Amino acid sequence: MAYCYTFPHPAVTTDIVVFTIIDDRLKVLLVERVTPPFQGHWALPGGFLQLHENLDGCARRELAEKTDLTDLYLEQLYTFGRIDRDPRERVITVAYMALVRACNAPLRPDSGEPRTCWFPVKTLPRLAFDHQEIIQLAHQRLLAKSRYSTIALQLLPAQFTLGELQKVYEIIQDETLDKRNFRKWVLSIQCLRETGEVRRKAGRRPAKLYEPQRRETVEFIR
Amino acid sequence: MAYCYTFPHPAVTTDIVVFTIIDDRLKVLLVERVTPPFQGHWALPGGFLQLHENLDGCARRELAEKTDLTDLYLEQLYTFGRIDRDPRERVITVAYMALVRACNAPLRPDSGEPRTCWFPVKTLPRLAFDHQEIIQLAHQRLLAKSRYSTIALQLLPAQFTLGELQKVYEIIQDETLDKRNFRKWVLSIQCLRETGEVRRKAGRRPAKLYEPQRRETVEFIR
DNA sequence: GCAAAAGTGTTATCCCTACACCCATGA
DNA sequence: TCATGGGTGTAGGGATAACACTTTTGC
Repeated sequence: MAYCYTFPHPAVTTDIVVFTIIDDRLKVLLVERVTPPFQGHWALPGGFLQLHENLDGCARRELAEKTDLTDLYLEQLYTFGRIDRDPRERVITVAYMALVRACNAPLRPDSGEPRTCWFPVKTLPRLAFDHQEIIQLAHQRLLAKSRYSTIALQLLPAQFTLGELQKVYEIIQDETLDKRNFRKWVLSIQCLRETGEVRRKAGRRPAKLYEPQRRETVEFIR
Repeated sequence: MAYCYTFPHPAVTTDIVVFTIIDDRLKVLLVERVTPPFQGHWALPGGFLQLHENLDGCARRELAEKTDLTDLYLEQLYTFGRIDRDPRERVITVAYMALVRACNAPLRPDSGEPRTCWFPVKTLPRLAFDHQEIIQLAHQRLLAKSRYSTIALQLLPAQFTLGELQKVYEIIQDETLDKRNFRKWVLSIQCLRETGEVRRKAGRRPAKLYEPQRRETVEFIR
């Protein structure tokens, strides 16, 4: 009990909702809890803030440690602080949303502890703490931002076809989109550039490859 | 030093950006600091989280204690946690935005300590901590939400004229609006109801009074 | 030649914007 | 009667939504 204060302090954690698209479905990364509370339940990756790191630094460190994910888009989501959300002590968690390109989403070898797994957003297991609520909010935010920002590009590799991009939007928004209107819209917002290359696939007409104008930034549109 | 932990804990505070409209200007409530650090500087109202209260409960308690404001609209804004944002110790602050109707915005009597004052958003004094940055973000959020929600109604009393409502939008958005287009828009979004009453003013045609359909809730539109 | 996705335009509708005059009142 | 804000409609332009066929390829 080496850390003492003149008034009570809560613990602070970050938890991260990492989305990716695998098998044409939106998935969330979960980690199996190996210690109480909620031992054996699935939970969001995350952990306690260290006093020498910033909040987003904590989120990135926890992801690197627990899931080996290092290069992803991260944004703060909301801070959850219900009094009884953790039975051990008062814990405030700053929740983040992250997006990772499917190709960069390898999972830790099965032997590794703790176990990690991608779950479809639509069929989540029973979750630890209030993590169900956090994921729901992140899902809403992703849906909303896909309509007025270039956030969806963070789910695709450096180069992609318009068909692949449309598929990402259809998965996020859970509805089919008109091909001609989608292409008109996405090309009109000045966020893409033709690479000059094509992707060839057996039995199909080759598709032009595109890349983001500014890969690292998520921009608001309209 | 009665509160001890096995690993270091940051302190957690809430800070609240309270907006109101006075003299046709958007104003923010500030409190003068009477103790170090930043003694004598102006700061946002706020303070340390107690372990038996929720985050928004903390915000409401601090407002009631420091400013006597009790009935207002409150929403979480963002969580700020830069390592060196407070020289005393590591402090994470969960920032809130609040809106109060001008008629409900009395100030604590001058004799009271600490001093509080409404400052125009456009001419803020030098602020303590990172409160300048917090206010800037809150201001952006208010502007954005005025365009796609009914948040602006929280700045008006129970009944108001369309002219008064338009004025609120013009102050928030810092631009003049077309009267006919504004009225068409605001009546089309189904958030207002005629009260049947009018407001009479000397030398003017009486204006119909309106009230929100659902006073307590902020709704998304479009 | 066939399956499978790539690629491409036009039309109708809705929404937003711009814009100017009369009305009701109290002094 | 005058000053002051209250109240009202229309027309044009731009964005959105609906909709179907041809192209290119590998097998």
